[in-house]
Amino acid sequence: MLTIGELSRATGVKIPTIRYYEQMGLMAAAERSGGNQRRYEPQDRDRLSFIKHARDLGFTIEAIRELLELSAHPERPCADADTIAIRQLQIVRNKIAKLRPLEKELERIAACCHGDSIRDCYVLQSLANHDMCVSEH
Amino acid sequence: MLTIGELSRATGVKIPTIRYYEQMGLMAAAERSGGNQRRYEPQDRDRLSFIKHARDLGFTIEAIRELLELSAHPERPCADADTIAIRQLQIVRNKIAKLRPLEKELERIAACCHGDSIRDCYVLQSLANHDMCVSEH
DNA sequence: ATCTTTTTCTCCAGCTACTATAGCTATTAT
DNA sequence: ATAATAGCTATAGTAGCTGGAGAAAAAGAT
Repeated sequence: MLTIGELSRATGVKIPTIRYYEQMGLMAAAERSGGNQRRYEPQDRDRLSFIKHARDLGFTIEAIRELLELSAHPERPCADADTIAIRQLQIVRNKIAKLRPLEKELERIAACCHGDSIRDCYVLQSLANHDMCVSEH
Repeated sequence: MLTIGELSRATGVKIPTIRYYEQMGLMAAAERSGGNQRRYEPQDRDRLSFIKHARDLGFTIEAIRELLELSAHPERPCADADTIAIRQLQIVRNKIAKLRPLEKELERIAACCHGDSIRDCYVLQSLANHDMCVSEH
C-alpha cells in the first residue's frame, strides 16, 4: 500500500494533480486509511504512470479516458486505440505546422531591428503592419 | 467612427474579445454613443490590429502590454522591444523543440500497431511502458 | 410613426489542466 | 509525549478567451 506522497514520487505526478485525476474520474476513488487518508495499490501506480505518459505526449484528459476505457475491454478491436493515437499525432503535427511560420516570422522581426529608438523599431513596425510578413499566419 | 461590430470585422477580432481586451487594459475604454454603445476611432483599429498580430504570433497579453507601452514612448531605445521579440522567439522554439520528439513517438506508437484486439495493442502497451520510447519527453 | 430585425449592452458562468492557499487532522519519528 | 512531516477538504486562481441570458439601442422597412 502506498500513500499519496509515495505514489506521487513513484510517478512524478504532483499530489494535487492525483487528487484532481480522482475528481475527474481518471483514477478510481482510492481506499482510505482509518484517518481518511488515501492508500494505493501497485496497479494504481501503473495506471497513473499510463496517464502521465499520455499527458506528456499531449493527450487530453478526455482522450486518456477513452484509452483507459478501451484497455478495460481486451477483446475489443485495436483500431479504436489506433484512431485516438493518430488523432493525437495530427494535433501535434498541426501545432508544429503552425509554430514553424511563427518562428520564421519572429526570427525576421527580432533579427532585423537596427534602429536606435522605438520611433523606427522594426519589431513594432512589423507588428503594426501585417503586410511586412513573409508568410501567412 | 466605428461600431464594435465594424471594428470586429475590420480586424478579425471577435466582439467579446474586444471587450475583454478593454477589460484587460490593452484597449482604452472606448467612447460611448448616447445609448451607451462603444464607438471607435480609426487609430483604435490600428491598435487592435497590432494586438491581433502579436497574439497570432503567440505573444502573451502581458508582453503585448509591454510592447504597447514601449510604442507610446518613441524616444526610448529599441532594445527593449527587441528583447521581448527574442524572448517570444525562444518560447516558440522551445515549443517546437518539445513537440518534435512527441511527433516521433506518436508516429512510432500509431504506426506499429498490428495486433487485432486491445489485448495486444501496441498503442496501449507503449503508453503503459515508458521504456519502449525511443527518446526522452 | 411604427414595426421588425439586427446589434449591442452588462453580468456571469464555463472552458483546460492544473496549482495554490487556508485551516485542520493523521501519521511517524524521537 | 511531543515535534515534524504528510495528508485532508474546500475554494479560488491561472490564461485567454467564449458563450448565454435578458434588456436596450440602432437601423431598415412600411
